[in-house]
Amino acid sequence: MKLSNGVEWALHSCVTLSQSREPVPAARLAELHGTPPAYLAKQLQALSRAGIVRSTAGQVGGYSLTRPAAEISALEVVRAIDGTEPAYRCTEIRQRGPLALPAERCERPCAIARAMAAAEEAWARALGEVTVADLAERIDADSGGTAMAAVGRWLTTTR
Amino acid sequence: MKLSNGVEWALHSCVTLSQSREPVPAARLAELHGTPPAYLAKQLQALSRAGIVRSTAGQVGGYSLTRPAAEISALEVVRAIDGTEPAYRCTEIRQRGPLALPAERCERPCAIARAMAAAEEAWARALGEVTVADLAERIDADSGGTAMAAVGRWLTTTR
DNA sequence: TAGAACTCGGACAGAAAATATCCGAGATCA
DNA sequence: TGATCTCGGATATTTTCTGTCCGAGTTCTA
Ligand code: SF4
Ligand code: SF4
Repeated sequence: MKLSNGVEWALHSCVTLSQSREPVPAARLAELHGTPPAYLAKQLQALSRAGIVRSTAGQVGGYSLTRPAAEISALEVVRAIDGTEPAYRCTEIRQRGPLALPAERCERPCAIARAMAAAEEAWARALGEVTVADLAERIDADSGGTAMAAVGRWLTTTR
Repeated sequence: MKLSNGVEWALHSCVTLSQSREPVPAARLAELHGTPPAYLAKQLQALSRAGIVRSTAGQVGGYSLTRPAAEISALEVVRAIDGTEPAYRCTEIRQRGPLALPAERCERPCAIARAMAAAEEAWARALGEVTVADLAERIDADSGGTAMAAVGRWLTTTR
């Protein structure tokens, strides 16, 4: 089980965007995070498709959040980058081999698939209860209340 | 986030092995599940390395569980196949870029990594509470109490 | 006791996915 | 009107996963 690496950058980008009301270009976010600029742009495009960020073209364009950070859950961001399909995909191997069950008795997923789905649901629930605003607040608290202000300052000053 | 496909085969194999006290060769399990024999063998080797199954060489050899099925959790099987490293791996990008934090302030993982770890812990807990014996019992109940007996019969008769 | 047959085990290619990158379409401002 | 800056999807490269193969070791048989 491996989670795409771009998820981390997307979460950081959302936290950063919550500190600026004006659009921020992808290149600026890449410089701040020290990531490949073109690849980060790809992740932001995925966020745009999911309706989490809005893109503005032109000279003063860039990306900005479409909703208040308190209304964006971490689960939404992860799903936007990594996809919505579940990690455990049933191949229905119980319908193959010498003891294959008839398709009529395979209407509901079997016990193994149910247990896996329940575990993923617990994971999704834990992630859905955390918002981007929560993350920004906690990161700020960890740094003694200076980190988020510094980010906002850097975004506006270094044009 | 994608879970290795062999996890499904490994879980099925463990459930099947719980129905037979004598060792079962990998080729037999592959025939029963309709999977590539050589690749299933690879997964069983991983289970062997993790101490979940024991391998017996020779003419009547094969794989058998090392413990009662009630003492093997689904989490152990998943970890044996998919690895133990967490799905979300922190790259510590807060230590890069123009606003890099000094390493001394990065002793504990940041809020984003903590939230991700908590979600994965919820997933692991849900999976750790299910044993292979539970899975076998539920599959048997779904089929009206005939499936596990049929598997045990097939394993012994078709030699 | 020697032989044969069957088993597992790790080393070897092929395919799929993720990573990283590029240049064109479109919009904004001077 | 023109130039400049932005996003967007189409394009290579690398890594991971999937699938396969043959040799080492063990057990049973004659
Ligand atoms: S539904 Fe259950 S029995 Fe069927 S393939 Fe999936 S895990 Fe196996
Ligand atoms: S998620 Fe947190 S710990 Fe990981 S790189 Fe970002 S700031 Fe650092």
